[in-house]
Amino acid sequence: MPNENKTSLENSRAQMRKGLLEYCILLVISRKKVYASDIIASLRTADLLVVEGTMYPLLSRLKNDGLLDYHWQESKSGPPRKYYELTSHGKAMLKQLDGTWEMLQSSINALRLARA
Amino acid sequence: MPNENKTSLENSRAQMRKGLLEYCILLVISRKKVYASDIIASLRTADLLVVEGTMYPLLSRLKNDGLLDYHWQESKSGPPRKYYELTSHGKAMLKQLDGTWEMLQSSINALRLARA
DNA sequence: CATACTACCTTTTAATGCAAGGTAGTGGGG
DNA sequence: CCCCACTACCTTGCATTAAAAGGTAGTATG
Repeated sequence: MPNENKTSLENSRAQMRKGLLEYCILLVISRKKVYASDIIASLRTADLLVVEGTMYPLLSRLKNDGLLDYHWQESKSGPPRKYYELTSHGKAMLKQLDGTWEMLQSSINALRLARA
Repeated sequence: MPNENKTSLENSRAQMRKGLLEYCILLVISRKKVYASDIIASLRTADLLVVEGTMYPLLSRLKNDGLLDYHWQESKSGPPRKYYELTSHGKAMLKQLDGTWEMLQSSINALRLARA
């Protein structure tokens, strides 16, 4: 008796996205200064769903790890925003993760090719 | 004051691997009938570290979700083994995840190219 | 001045990877 | 015949963390 297969699929998909989230956020921030909603919008464009409740704690964590820094900037319409950018540690980390991503890609694509 | 940067990197790497674990396990099983230690060995070869305490519960979950099935088979040296194979649901799921993986790859590689 | 909107943040819950520890079948050496 | 090593299975407890839901506050608009 299969246990809700659709859920299982969505679950797996979510997991795949989750694992890559941190890397993607660093990628987005590396392009230009952005604030939380910018990041969410960019990732949504790339089919990577994220919600606020995920983004804010994650940004805080990355900040505490010394990978990000931010400064307040007023908005023409609404409350002020926190604009994030990479620190030098963040840039170094991103470079490392680029390597990890490339390895992962080739490992998995090798597994895929090895199929009957 | 950066908060242990090396840990942060290892953490991110682990997360990336974790998210793709389920997909990789299905890939390995799709090639031929295997038992837990086979899977761990295959993934290790592909630089994807997994340990027993992760593998067994995960296999049980996939079984309960109706994606896998197994049968016992005696070994020439040691206790009997559980050989796993994909059910038809599992095969369908794997096909879906292939699509997800391809989309993820192109999304992320697009983000990477868009860098300054 | 009240409502809508944007942006930030926190609390709580559930999932899950992993370390560590536990059970049991098999076979070889003493 | 017994003990020890090896292999394979599984479970318990912990720490991390994504996400849902709810909360605060500044700004603009009718």
